[in-house]
Amino acid sequence: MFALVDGNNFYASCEQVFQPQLRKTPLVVLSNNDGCAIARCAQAKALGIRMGQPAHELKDYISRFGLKMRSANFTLYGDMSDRVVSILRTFTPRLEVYSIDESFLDLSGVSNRLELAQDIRYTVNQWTGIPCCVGIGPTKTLAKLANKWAKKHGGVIDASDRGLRAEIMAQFPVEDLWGVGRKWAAKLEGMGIETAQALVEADPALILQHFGVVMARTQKELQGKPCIALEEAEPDRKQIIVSRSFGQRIEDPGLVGEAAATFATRACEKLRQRGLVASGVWVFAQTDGFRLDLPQHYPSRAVALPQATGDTRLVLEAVRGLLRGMLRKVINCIDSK
DNA sequence: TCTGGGGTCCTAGGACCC
DNA sequence: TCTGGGGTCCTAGGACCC
Repeated sequence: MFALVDGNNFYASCEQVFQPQLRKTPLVVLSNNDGCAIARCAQAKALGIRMGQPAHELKDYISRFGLKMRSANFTLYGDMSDRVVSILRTFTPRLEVYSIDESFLDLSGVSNRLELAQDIRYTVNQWTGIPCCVGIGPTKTLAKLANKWAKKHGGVIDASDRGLRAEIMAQFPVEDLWGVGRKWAAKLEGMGIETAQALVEADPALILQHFGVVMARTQKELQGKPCIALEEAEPDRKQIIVSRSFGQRIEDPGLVGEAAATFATRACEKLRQRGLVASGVWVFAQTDGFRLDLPQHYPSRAVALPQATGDTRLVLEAVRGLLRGMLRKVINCIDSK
């Protein structure tokens, strides 16, 4: 049995904890470069502000609705996340930190689950100021479903109760399921499968054939058969990426090189922090995909290092080598147009 | 008409997650 | 003028090997 504890509007809630004047107004947290909204408080959501909506489209909301915008402070959110997790650990040591604002708890053997969930919710909020919701289910996918439902239905849902679960699943859109994104939701709906309940009842062979093993697993999990285990230890990263969009259009390849060197340096820091070494280096660049009127380029190059390393100098050397071939090609391509 | 049959590795692309 | 930054896994196809 699993519980999923999820901080509500996590980044926005973190800002509100430290800036009480933000608690009564619509608030969005912006991405790097202040480009777009990556978190919205409840009031901002109620205004119809979308996840990922460009900041420049929100200017109007400032004067019309008193919208506040804040640049993201990921260090702060990381610290708050650690505090929440340490509180959760006082309830059970069997815990998986799934993301910065979500943890799965193993509730096997717990009989008074609903009571425990209420207690967790109350304690996290009292000690950190972060509001959260708790969903309970016999599989991780069902705990996710319960958690999503809890957000609009009282903050805590125990979907291990079969009656309640059936009631929720009959109304639960497939597009809101964990493991079903936009593309697959559209395809499922095209096949007449619109709710979690409909997916549970669909022919497993058909699901496997049209969507593959991942969706087949989701279907089983929805049936209450666990396929995804709790991962208490965080696995080592297989790749570490540092990338940024440029705030404005740039034409000087030298700037791309400088940026790549900065990102590679940062990536090596992250690598060493985790006690890892890199066996290869990958560099990519992209032209502005929003400029539909211009030709697009997505050059990338990868190279295996002769010996795995965390040494910034060696990685930088590799990056420079990759960039030489990569950018020359793009520049020639642009020049020939 | 019929073209061997596997295995492994690599890459690219597509789907998903937060 | 202005549109994020990370990650994972799966699949298909080609190269290469025996």
